Amino acid sequence: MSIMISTTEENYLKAIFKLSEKKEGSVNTNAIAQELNTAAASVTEMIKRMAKKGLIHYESYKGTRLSKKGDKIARNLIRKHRLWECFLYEHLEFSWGEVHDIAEQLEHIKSEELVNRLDSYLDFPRFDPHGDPIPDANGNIQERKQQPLFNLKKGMKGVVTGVKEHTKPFLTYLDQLKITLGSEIEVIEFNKYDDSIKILNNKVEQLITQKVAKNIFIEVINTN
Amino acid sequence: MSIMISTTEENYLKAIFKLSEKKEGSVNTNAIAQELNTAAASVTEMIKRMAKKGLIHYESYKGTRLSKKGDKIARNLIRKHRLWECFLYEHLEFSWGEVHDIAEQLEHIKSEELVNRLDSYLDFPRFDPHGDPIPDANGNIQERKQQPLFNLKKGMKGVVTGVKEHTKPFLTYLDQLKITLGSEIEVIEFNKYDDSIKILNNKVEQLITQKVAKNIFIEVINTN
DNA sequence: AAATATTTTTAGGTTATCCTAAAAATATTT
DNA sequence: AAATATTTTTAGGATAACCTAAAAATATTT
Ligand SMILES: [Mn+2]
Ligand SMILES: [Mn+2]
Ligand SMILES: [Mn+2]
Ligand SMILES: [Mn+2]
Repeated sequence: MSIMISTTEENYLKAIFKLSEKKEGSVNTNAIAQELNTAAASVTEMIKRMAKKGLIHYESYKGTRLSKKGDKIARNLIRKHRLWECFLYEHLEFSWGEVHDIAEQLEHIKSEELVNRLDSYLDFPRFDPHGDPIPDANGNIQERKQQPLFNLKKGMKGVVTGVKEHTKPFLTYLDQLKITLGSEIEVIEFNKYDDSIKILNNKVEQLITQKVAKNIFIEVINTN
Repeated sequence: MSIMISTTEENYLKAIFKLSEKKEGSVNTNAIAQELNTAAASVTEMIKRMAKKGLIHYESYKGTRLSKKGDKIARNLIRKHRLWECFLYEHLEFSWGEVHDIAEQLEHIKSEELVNRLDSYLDFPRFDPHGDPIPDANGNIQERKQQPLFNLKKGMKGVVTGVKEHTKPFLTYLDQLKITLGSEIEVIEFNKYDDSIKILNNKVEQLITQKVAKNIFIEVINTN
């Protein structure tokens, strides 16, 4: 059989992929350690072994990059993760705050056939319950032209297309605010005193904090 | 959190449960080793650790029994396994020969909520695609009054309710023979010469070998 | 450029799980 | 009951992942 990849290795690949998205070039050992909640020494050891296996490129003191092979696996993991999130959300009626932790386990199930049938069963969704794009079977990820709500100017309008933070407390809080994917938001006013923002959420006036505004992604509607 | 149980430990629990079903009393170290394809020495070591954790009862040279706790976990694993098989079979259109290996992975996903929602989503199925009963949330398993086709006498009739062997080759072969759960079988004749059996499968005459007849479970229809 | 701080690696250990070979206990034959 | 066979355990190792503390390399300040 093809080289076996452990769940741990898969988590390293995902972490490196995620960190590579943010910063060009190679990924620091410490960054991986932080992302995975492990000691830096453990990361050094692990990435050496993974480099030997051809999953990553690694040079002492210089950092780590995914190899072609590692990149492909990482994208497939993200694909599986997000497809499972769709399944949990749409068919098992979990909330968007609950799906991530379970998908974190499900993404490691190994069966090419399973992912593709799941994809087809879900009718080839393009975005997961958090608005994140689902890589296709070739690993292509379609990027969106969204930006944090916080970046809008007074008077601008848009639709909620995603969230930056994926934690349960944040998502539950958005539920309380009735802010969901698809919500139509208009920025009424930035309050200089406490940095809060007055918005219109589906025609209803609301106040949100800066912290929240930075974690909501908006696709701006051209208002000509 | 409650004591963490590894996938390996879960597989030991399932193996011990399965072996306990066949033979009363305690389970031999060698039997577990065979069931799990590991060396007997590894089993000895593992079960000592599991006994310390309260998952099993173990006495040197005497054998192993599941504890209350271990038994509960084993039943829940079987419940999960069979529910996932239903999902794969009914919703993702896998064949009954394909579902087992994937369910073998899925059964280790940890989320009480997930199993119960899956159960409800599948509309509380009582049997899996192989005709095996699905334990309820309390671990109760409903037994069936079925017997191997091989045990029927000439002229007896029944319905296929299960299979003893779960391998892909066997199940694919049954597909070829058009023998499925629910097939109506009548025994026409036992051929003494080669031990083959002539049957009527949904009104069609067929010949099956002893090996096949021993691996098909039938619920006999009273023909008064 | 030297001194200081930060990052990364190395050294030395641990735990879970597995293995083979040898020893000990138990079961079966004679 | 002795001899033989089988089963189970112990002894001694291996590997994958982790960890802490110390050493080495690299980056940032002075
Ligand atoms: Mn997620
Ligand atoms: Mn997501
Ligand atoms: Mn199965
Ligand atoms: Mn089954």
